[in-house]
Amino acid sequence: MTSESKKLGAAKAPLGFAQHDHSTCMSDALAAADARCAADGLRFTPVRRKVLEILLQDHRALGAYTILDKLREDGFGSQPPIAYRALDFLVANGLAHKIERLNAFIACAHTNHSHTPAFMICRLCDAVAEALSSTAQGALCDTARTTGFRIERTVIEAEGICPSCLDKADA
Amino acid sequence: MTSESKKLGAAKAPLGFAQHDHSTCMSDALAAADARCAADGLRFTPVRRKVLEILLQDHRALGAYTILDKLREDGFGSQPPIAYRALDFLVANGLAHKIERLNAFIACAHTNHSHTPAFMICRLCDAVAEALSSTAQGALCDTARTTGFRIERTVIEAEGICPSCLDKADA
DNA sequence: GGTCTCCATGTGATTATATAACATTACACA
DNA sequence: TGTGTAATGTTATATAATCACATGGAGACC
Repeated sequence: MTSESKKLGAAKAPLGFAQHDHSTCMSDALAAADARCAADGLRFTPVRRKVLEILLQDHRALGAYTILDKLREDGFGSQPPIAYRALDFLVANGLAHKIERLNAFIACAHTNHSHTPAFMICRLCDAVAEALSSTAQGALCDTARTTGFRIERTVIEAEGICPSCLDKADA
Repeated sequence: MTSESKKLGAAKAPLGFAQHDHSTCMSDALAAADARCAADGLRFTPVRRKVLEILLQDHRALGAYTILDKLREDGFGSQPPIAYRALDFLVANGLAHKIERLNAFIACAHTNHSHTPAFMICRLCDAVAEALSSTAQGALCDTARTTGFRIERTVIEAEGICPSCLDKADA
């Protein structure tokens, strides 16, 4: 069961690979989401908000079924569509992202900035950092232009070892 | 059932988004794979070869279970591990790639060149083109360097509309 | 030639991820 | 207050991937 290992990390809460003030980061992100939804006429319903909270809590990629477990604990519905629909909403509106490589979801670290997200995934501790990288798609963009392909969405994910796991390995 | 739509495309065989001489492309790729395995002391067994042939036939991303169906037709085992093990081998040795966005697999279009593959996926016709793009990871590389993240593998996939589907849309 | 070992394959079962289909409820707004 | 639309609840099912263990086959070594 992979959800066990993922739950362990909740206490430390690395945002990306750095420690930070978690409570403000969480409330800031929720406030930003509130503002964003209000501005765009989107309905930030209880389930959707709860799912975003869950993602922000952990600051790591969570599988839909892990999220579903937490929803159940909090008295929400416990069938897959509940979680998937909320996740679809969050992803569609840029409040969360899907990490294709992990079949998992993570709260957006840069709400507001419209961006093409890129991720660095640590294969040892499962931490995921989101990079702001509108330029990372540069070369692909060129190929697409010469080919005549119209890009609508990009997935950019790097897998490797994060700084803190590298440190541990050295020690 | 998505496998139906995928099977339809076999006759036209677009490599990337362009038509081409399919029989030579296929035999060339198999020869390259033979050479590659011989050189590296890898065992290019019948199932592995068959799976590569299946992928080359279609020139599009195929799900593991679609591949499994074709293996069954050709008298190979029909349990999931058969397909997954062969696919693992091909992917591990650069003879095929996994398209994370589609949970599907495709034959490598550039065997020999060691490369960081990048893909363009048409969401209308499911065609997939592989771009040679060692540079596409440039910006991410920079972020990784300053962060101290060691990249081991990257996933770069663009989803959109291919040239020929764009043409159809115009007409 | 034996036989040991490693790697590959066969097989059944299970786990993990995601969606279909349809009923019901809540909300926005005329 | 009715009415249309979006969101949620619920059951069932589709799709993707892995586990665990048995079997077979090719090469290394004696």
